[in-house]
Amino acid sequence: MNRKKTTPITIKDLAQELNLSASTISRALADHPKISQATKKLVTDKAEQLGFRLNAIASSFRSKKTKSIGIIVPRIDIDFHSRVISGIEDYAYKSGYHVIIFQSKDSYKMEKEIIHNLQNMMVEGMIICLAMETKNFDHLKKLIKTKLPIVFYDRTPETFDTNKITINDFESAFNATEHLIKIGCKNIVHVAGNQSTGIFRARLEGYKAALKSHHLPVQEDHIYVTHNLSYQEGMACTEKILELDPLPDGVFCANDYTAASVVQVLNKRKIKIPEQIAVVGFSDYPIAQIIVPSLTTINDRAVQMGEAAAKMLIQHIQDHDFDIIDHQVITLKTELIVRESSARKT
Amino acid sequence: MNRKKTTPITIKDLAQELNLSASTISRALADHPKISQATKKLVTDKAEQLGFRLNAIASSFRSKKTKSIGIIVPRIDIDFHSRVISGIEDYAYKSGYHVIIFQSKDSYKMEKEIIHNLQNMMVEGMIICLAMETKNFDHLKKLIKTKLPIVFYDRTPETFDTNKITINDFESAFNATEHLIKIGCKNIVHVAGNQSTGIFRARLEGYKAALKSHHLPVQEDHIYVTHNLSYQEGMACTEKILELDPLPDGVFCANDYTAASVVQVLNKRKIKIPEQIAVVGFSDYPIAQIIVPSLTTINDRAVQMGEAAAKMLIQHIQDHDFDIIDHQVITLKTELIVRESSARKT
DNA sequence: ATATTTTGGGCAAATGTTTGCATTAATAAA
DNA sequence: TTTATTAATGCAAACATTTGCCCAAAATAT
Repeated sequence: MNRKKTTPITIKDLAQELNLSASTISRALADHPKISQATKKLVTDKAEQLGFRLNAIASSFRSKKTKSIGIIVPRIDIDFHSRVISGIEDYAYKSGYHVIIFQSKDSYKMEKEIIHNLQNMMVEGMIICLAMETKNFDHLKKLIKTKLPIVFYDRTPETFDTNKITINDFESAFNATEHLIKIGCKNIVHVAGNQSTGIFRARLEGYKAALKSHHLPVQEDHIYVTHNLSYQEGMACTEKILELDPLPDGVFCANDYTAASVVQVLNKRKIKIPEQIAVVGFSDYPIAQIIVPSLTTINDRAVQMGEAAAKMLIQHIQDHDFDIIDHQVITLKTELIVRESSARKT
Repeated sequence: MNRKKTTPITIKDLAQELNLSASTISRALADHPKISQATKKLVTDKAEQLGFRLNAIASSFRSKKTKSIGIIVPRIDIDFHSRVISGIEDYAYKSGYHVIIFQSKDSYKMEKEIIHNLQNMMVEGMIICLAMETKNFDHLKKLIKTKLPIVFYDRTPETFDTNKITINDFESAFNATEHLIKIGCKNIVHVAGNQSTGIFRARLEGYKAALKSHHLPVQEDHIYVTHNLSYQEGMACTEKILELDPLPDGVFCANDYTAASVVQVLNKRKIKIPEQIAVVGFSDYPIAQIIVPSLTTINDRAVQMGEAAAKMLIQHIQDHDFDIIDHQVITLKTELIVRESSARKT
């Protein structure tokens, strides 16, 4: 009949019960080598029996280790980011870390605020995908100066070098475009993303480079720059594309939403894909497999990117061999997935 | 030239600098009414100047408030869940809480383990969507007995009452089916989800009830139960459906992936949608708008569900008027979104 | 038998903040 | 002027755990 209120039991209670010191309990629980197996068992059994829970806050407070990492993404409910987060959480969990997630909503102000809060929370590191609005990187530089391990992915700071995981957007776009050329396209247009973002600039450059390397002309009126690569924007673009004379014979889109919209509009106009116009997207979203014809696209390795980011971060947190590393860049291989929308013509 | 190492400055440092006591600093920072505006400004300015950060861990340790809530979802990279999480994070952030997210991967073992960890972490509440594997609810009952506020969503415990946010799956399915009936379908099949999960049973029941209420026969061979409502399973189902004689004139699917697969297979077979067979899905995934014909479906209010869950949870955490509430159930209105796949026949 | 090492634990400090209560200063009432 | 009141701040304890250092006993070596 424990009548002594319902206050949670602490390490001291255990100590008292077992006639041991608090330090021994602490060490036993932490599987410290200096504690005998016998006492360890005694302790864990008693802990179990009494329903003891180690107060993680007190523990963090004393040890200065929170075992938590902060994640900042523009939004969680975007396929790409939710997959990256999934990869991060997976790896982090296996390594004994948990993730605290925030959405910047692409707002610079939010981003700064969140970073500030995360520092107060004493996360041991952060994984960040920059807000679209972020053009000034001072807050990030300051953050990095604090020596807190940070890893960026996808949208990364452009004015200085830092830890990051990206895919080779240039090369991926190059490959995608070259693929179109190899199946016989000679007049390829590109639906591009917001040019204030590095990765979309890189994709555009990759497109151009592929054309040049195959001695095809780069025509400015074949480049359609969108604001956010939405499905709706893609539709509008396609309408404009269809006014071209002659019609292009290939379209490379900077993401799968716009590519899907191109496919749909062409279908509606009874333009044969890929015979008349071949289409290639980017990111391998679920729709890519579902639309008809299915979409050739680039596997952007979202989950792996998350895992790689978590791995890099946790290495920097734990392994002091990494202390002398100024910054580390990992570029993931992408993969061209050829589907019906660019199945070899003829 | 601060040479005294790089140890973070504390409230005491501030106190010393300003010739005040630590308690005053603490109160000033917390905007306590008993502190004069003048000193508050003094303190915040100095804090700013010195780059002071309030140690949130120490604060939590002392105050017993972590301002954190735990979220357990089967997986983050599923449209529905990522949208729910987005809604939760949004509301939580506005209320001064942050979210710690875990994926159970639909594993019962993981779910238990995560709950255990979250309790140690002293989150102030949890929002949970049960793992598919979870059939035994003892760990949840025990959890709830601790008085920690918990809110479930989507997949919720079935053997006892508790706080939860759901949509009315039965009614939604009823409406979807009735919609098909109203546009003239008389021979409707249902692609159902895993019947070990309550929401999918409810959708099946809603389907049946709609048929009955319109004096249409409920035929067991018109019900196709899948394991996880994947796109692939949907394809297989559709093949079987097409062996029916006579062909059905309507299909109601328990999610949009299977509905999309139905649409695609029918397209391939040159079966006109909706003229020959009308199709209705569930959840309003992005594909629903993109496939051709676009998909009639049910808006499942994922984001709102997240917001509602967060709101309910935070109320239970903060407002002691809620202490006398044994449990609270909120059922969200859904919405039938009529698109081309069930545009009135004829 | 003594000296030395190993093994298993205990002591007590330290961590940064919050908070109930006490105290002082300032103002108002008598 | 004295007293009561209010406003603003200080004191010190408490929070649960970890960890460097110390110590006793047991085991091993000499």
